[in-house]
Amino acid sequence: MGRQPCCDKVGLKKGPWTADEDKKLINFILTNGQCCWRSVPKLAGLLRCGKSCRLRWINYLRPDLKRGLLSDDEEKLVIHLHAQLGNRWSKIASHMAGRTDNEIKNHWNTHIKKKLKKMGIDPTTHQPLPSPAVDQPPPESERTESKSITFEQSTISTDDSINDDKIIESNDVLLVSSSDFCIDEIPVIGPHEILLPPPLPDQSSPTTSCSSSCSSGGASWPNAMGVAQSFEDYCSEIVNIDIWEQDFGDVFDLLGDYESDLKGEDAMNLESSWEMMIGDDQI
DNA sequence: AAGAGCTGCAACCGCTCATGA
DNA sequence: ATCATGAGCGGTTGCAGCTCT
Repeated sequence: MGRQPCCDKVGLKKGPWTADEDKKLINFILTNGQCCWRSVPKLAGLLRCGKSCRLRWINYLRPDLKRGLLSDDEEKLVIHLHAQLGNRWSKIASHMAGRTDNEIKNHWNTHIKKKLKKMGIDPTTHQPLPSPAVDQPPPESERTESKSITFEQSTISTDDSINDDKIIESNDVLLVSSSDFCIDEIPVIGPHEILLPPPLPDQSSPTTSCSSSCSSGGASWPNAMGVAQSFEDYCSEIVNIDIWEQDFGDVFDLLGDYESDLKGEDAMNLESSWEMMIGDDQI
């Protein structure tokens, strides 16, 4: 006997959810909690399959969801996590409170992929794309051996012998480079220098808030040395991450702190989210 | 102004995997 | 061992809104 389909498709509604359907689902889950999705549509009075209800709840109706585009900080975090986890969107989403795997996947496919490709970075491997993908390589006369830092060359030891002067040199290269990102100019960084998301919005650091960075237009992110850098520069550093996989325990510990902060922030917004969604009288 | 083409996002589909009865 | 179920995933579709010509 084969597996029973998740729902009887005859007579079930498909396509966009209406406000009335949303309200029914919200009210049901508020009253009963999340349980046995298969029975949810029947009990909630919805002509939807359980899977559709679950997706609608997880991807859209959950009160702890953030709305709107991913902030620059979140985008950075997605790239960080994708470099380590690959296309495991749910794992990535689990590190980003208020965001869903579907949302992150969509954002990755529509925004981040393009950005990385434009910068000559393979979004799948986070490695430089083969040279033909890089637009208009500079003339031979303009290339210098010393400037080129390949990934093979970047495979350096992870001890503390990384010379700060060298990093400054690399940063200098970046500073003098044009706005067109060149993978040959990636600075070498150590695991202790891997960038973490800037502090979340809080009372003590208002300038790092999402809204401020988003509204400012050209957001800049501090590198390991606290120097403001562009998105391109930032990405040029993170593509080196997998070189030091063994050192990522500390990084993920810190990412965990980041997640905790997000949760705290979201908790504050929880009630207002519900109010907006279903009205004060139903809370 | 209008139609075509493009873009981004919500939603769906079909599949695998994990888990518990 | 088998089956039902939910979770998760990659791929895809449909549509509204935007941009281009």
